[in-house]
Parts: sequence; C-alpha cells; structure tokens
Amino acid sequence: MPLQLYNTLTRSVVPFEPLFPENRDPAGKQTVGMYCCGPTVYDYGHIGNFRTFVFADLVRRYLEFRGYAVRHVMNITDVEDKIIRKVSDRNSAIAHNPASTTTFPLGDEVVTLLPGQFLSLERFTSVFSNAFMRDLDLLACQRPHDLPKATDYIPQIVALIEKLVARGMAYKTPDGSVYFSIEKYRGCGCKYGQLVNLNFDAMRVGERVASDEYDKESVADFALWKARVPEDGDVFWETQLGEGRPGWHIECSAMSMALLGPSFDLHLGGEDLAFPHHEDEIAQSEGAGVQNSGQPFVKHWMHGSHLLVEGKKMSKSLGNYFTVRDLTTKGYTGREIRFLLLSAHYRETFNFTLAGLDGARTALARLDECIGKLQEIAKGRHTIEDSVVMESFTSAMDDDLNVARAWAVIFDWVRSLNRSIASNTLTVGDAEVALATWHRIRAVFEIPAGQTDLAAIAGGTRCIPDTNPPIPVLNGSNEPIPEEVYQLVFQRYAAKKAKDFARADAIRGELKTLGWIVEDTAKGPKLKRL
RNA sequence: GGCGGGGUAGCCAAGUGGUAAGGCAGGGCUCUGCAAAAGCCUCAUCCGUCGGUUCGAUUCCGACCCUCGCCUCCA
Repeated sequence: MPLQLYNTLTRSVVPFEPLFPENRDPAGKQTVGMYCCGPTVYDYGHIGNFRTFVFADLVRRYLEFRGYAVRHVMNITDVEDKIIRKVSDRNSAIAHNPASTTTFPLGDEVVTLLPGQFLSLERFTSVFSNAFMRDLDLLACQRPHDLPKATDYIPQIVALIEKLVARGMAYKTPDGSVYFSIEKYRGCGCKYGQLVNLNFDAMRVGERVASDEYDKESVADFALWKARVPEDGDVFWETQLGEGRPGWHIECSAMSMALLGPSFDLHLGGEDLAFPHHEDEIAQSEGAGVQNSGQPFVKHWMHGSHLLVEGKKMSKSLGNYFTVRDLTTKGYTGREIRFLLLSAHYRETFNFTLAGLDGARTALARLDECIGKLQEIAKGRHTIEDSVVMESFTSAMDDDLNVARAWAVIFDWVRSLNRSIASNTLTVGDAEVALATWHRIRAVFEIPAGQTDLAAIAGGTRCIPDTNPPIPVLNGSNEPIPEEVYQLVFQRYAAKKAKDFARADAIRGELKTLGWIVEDTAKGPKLKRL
C-alpha cells in the first residue's frame, strides 16, 4: 500500500504522489517540495506552535524514510503589525533618555543601544528568531533547508503584486495600499474557497471587520501591500508600489514560489491557517497565472489540529500557556515534549498535559531500558531490520501518519524483546536485528538518545576492586560517573558482603541525594541519573 | 447563524459490521538481604443518549445532548 495522506483540498485521505515524478535528485530519489508556514517572531513560540512544527518535521522525516528527497522550506515572518507595535513601544520608552547608552534584556539576549540609537526591527526579530531555532533544536526538529525571512524577499513580493495588478486581480486604494479582489479572481473562473466551505451569504464577516479596512471594495478582499502610515515608524520599503510594507499572506506565496517553483507538492500549517491565510495564498499564487496550465499552486495541503492544554484552550490567565522554556524550566526535556506531541494523530485535537509529560518520561524510560539492554547484548552492533516490525510500522505510518498505531507496534515489540531478554533467549543476532530496527524507526520519530541508550558498554567500565571475576559498575546514564559515586558503590558492595544491610541502604540513600539511582542487576550494580 | 472536528477504562489515545491497540496510573507477581524510575502478568461485557437498519453495531442511518475549532490576528 502506498503512503496515504489527508488532503484538505479534497477533504479525504489520498495516495501521496509527487507532483513531478520524473524529478530526481542525484541519488535517484524523487524530489518533493514542502512548505510549512513558520512563526511570526515577536515572542517565544508556545507549545501549540511547536505542535505544528514537530508535525511538519514528522512529515518530512517520514517522506525521507519513504525514500523521497524533500526540500523543506519554512518562512520567518519578521514584519507584521504586532512586531511593529512591540518595537515602537520599546522605542518610545527609550526615547525618554536618548543621550545615554541603553541596555535592556530582550528574550534571552541583552540589547545595547548607543546614544541616539533605537531598537531596529531586525534586531528585535533576531532575538525571537534565534530563540525559535533553539527551541526547534531542543525538540529535535531538523532545520528546514530554507528559512526565508519576509524582509529578504521584498522585491519578489512586489513583483508578484505587480503581476496581480497587471492581471486585474488587485487594485490600489487612495491611500496607496493594494488589495486582492476576490470578485475579479472568481470572475476569471477561479475558485475561492477550495480549502473551506464558504457560504458568503451566511458568513458573519461583516460583523467583525476591522475599522481600518474601510478602503476595501469588498470585505473579503485582503491586503497585499500596506501603504506606509506614521505608526510604522521607519518600517517601510520604498518600492515601485510606493512606500509601505507587504501584507501577511503575500510573503508565503512569494517565498514558496521563489524557492520551490510556482507549483509544488506539499504545504502545511496549523488548522487555523486554512482560512483565510492558505485560501488567500492559493488565490494570489494562482491568480498571478504563473503556473503551467493545469498545474495547481500546491498539490497537497495538510493542516495540523490545535492542542488543548490541561483540557482548555491555552490562555495566560488560566496558567496553561506554555512556551518550550516554561516546560524545560519545570524540568521536562525536549525529547519528552517531542514524544508527547508525537503520540497523537496530527488531525486530532490533542490534550497536552503535565501529567502526560510525566507519562512520556516513564514510557521513554521503558524504551531506553530495552534499547540499553540490546546495546549490551549486541555490543552496539546492528545488522538488518526485523521485516515484520518494519512492515507493521510502515503500514501504520502510511495510513495518514497514524503515530498512535505505530507506537503500539513499537511497544508491543519492546514487550516481546523484554520477554526474550528476561528468559535469556535473546541471541546476539536477535539483538543486532532489533537495534537495526530501532535505528530505522528512530530516524522517523527522532527521539533523541536517552540515558541507557548512550550507556557505555562493557569496555572501559570500572569494576569493583578485588572481585573475581571482576564485577563491573554499569553506567546507565549518559554522563561519566563521578569518583565519589564510584567510591560509594564500592563501599556499598563491601557492606552488602559483610551483610551490613543497614549501611548498604544508607549508602543507597546517599547516592540518591547525589542524584544517582543504583540498581542491583545480575551483571553488577547499575547506576542511573536521577 | 454558516461550516468542520470530537465524545472509547482513573487519565492520554488507536480501532473495527462479528464482539475493544498502545502508553500512564492502579492491582498482582518475579528477581532481590531489601529495593528499583528492572521485568512479567492483570486491568472497558463495553465505546455520549435515545431510536432505526442488521443474524449481529462501539463501528451504518436518524434525532438529541455535550464539547472543541474556523468564519477576525492566531500553529
């Protein structure tokens, strides 16, 4: 069965076929162009944003697993109303004392401004775009191949708008802004409302139209170019369209087509982006008439559902608004967050909870423990994958990325391995096969190595003095064991041998205060980091 | 008001016209001097409610209840 993915355009799960099957990379792999709407960098991203980015990462990794060469593009929106407002607020605070050097913290960074200098849009957005990159890394998301910033694509944006104006799809208003005309677009036989069912008569769109959009001919029309206004400060570009800045939707059209061509395979984003953002992207991109005849702007649209936090919509007042660093501050790791985000189907609203994160930690420990034992048995070697497990895994993932089913396959497999390990029937060869299997699967979920996964095996391990045969102290953590801890383990061994169990238990308590757990295994004491 | 998702064990979450995956928590057990964040076993007569179709429905149809989202910046 081929890979099947839900396509918002058809509202159904359909086989995934590259738009240009004949395009291959040097290695002979079919190429896939994939664009995912990225962050607006005015603050830290929250866990909901990252659900979408982890989802995009999963799509990319699974396509790669399936043998495609993916080019992954994600935009960084670095000019936008909220950004401009934040920069301007900051600058009006600074303006009170323009004669001296100003220093203030911004996000994770410290900004220093010389006398007379103001915070620039670029400096401001770089702080949060850097933070975004760090969060992506923490969640083990592969960096997209291209991370275009809107401000670097002004010429392409302007060119696209001019094309739309030339084709009569867009009009200039008296203030100098340019709007896209949905009526003209539909008049050319194009369909507006491909991603959502729109009933223009029943829409309550008139009720909540922002008051500053009075220049539009029709309420559904949207801004391509916003003419410069005083509040923009020095955030404007001098272009053939006049002074101003791009609207929001147009940057994605301009950048995606600049990097992936006028027609490409996949476009992803959060479910809220389907309308109006993605709908408008289609209108702009196809309205410009740059595709070859019969080709769509995007073949396959995918949308990730939102998440709830502790059963509620995230909100600061409810205290359930989490950024990635809020969670790491609470002691959770990137892999735990990633695992939890990858535990539910992407089109299902997911309830993200702290208890779920705790559960993720335990589940991951079970996985780590199993892989660690396999490493010990196979001495880290791996051969070929277990075809039965790989087939079950692939068939689950082929079914519109059914990660829940895929994890069930993995945990069933872990249980059966544990049974064999416990009964001493797992051969070195079995372990090598199992490790190869995990190696493949892990490339998709990319759950970073846990403690025992990286554990030092056999060679180099220190042994308890004067034991014959030597009893090794097993390191089940991913950091070196301190000398102090080694000494305590040796003392505990001596106490146990002398049947001074009170002393042995006391030492276990001491180790715990030092952050180490000791488990007595058949091979020797095993240390894990608390 | 229009459109679109959901409601499955204490919690999270798959799934099927033929009698309920997986994870966490809970319970039991094993190894152990004792332990373990070690391992194994166990844990829903039942899938929002009420009707209907069917030999048989949690799965199909209808109604209703509840809930979330989009229609406006938003992952």
